[in-house]
Amino acid sequence: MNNTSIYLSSYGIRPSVQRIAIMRFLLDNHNHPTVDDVYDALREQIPTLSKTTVYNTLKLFVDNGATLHISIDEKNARFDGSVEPHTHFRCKKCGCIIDIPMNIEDCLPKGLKFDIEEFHFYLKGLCENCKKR
Amino acid sequence: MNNTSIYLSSYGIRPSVQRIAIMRFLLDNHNHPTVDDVYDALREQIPTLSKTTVYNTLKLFVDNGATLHISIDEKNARFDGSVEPHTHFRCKKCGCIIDIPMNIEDCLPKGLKFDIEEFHFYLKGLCENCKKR
DNA sequence: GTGCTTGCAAATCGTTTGCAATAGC
DNA sequence: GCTATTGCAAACGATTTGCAAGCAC
Repeated sequence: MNNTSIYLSSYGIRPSVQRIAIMRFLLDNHNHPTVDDVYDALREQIPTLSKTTVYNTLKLFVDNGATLHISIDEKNARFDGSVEPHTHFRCKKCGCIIDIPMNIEDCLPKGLKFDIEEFHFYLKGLCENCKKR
Repeated sequence: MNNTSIYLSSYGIRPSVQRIAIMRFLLDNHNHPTVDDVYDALREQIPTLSKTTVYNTLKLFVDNGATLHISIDEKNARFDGSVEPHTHFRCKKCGCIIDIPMNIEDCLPKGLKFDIEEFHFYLKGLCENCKKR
């Protein structure tokens, strides 16, 4: 029983070789990978891995609150192992995605009549490098 | 030259029968329609309308800043004729989408090193009706 | 051996592309 | 007549589904 197994279990997710590898990848790489990014990165380690499993596993993680599904990139779904609410910035030129710490709760209008369960805050523009050019 | 033509022209978009109809539909229906919603609603009015034209036209509107592309619904792209920055709430049960006025500029952390050009703020949870049940 | 998990292949479906027909100045 | 716009049909590509094989307790 390793750390990642315990981590998965704490979200009610049964560990398996594939699930542990995918979660470890998410926790080690905070670069908001796509399904293909995860698949390509783990194929070497787990040659039999199928893309279906990556899809299923990421969906399982999201449904259990262990992973965030990020839709800042209209082309592909992206995933984030940090589940603390934070904001994402995406450069319209180079496509880089940067985390921005932000106290989202403070921003919300008071007295909303809804139960808010998820926040997805996205900013788009030019990153520091791209804006110089 | 009607109002909608003038409105389109103010965004540098040449008016056409299809473009006017689509923009009028967006301005009259603030319910965040999908491509299919727009297509289905206008087919009666313009029987020869093609879905490709709806796609092309909405893309043209978005590229020219006349329409917002909303990605709160991971299944389909949605569009909003109100281009003032505001927040969207989506009910996870009934799927309704509600506009929330919000001063987004005030929320941003100060001293960001990026040029921010777009804001997309999404909230998800249960709407007033659904949370009662 | 029973139920959960995986992975292949095929299907699905939103969206884009190529290109010929059409409309507007 | 020339250029921009439209619309059909086909292509594309991300994601989902069906189902049989594999794995774990």
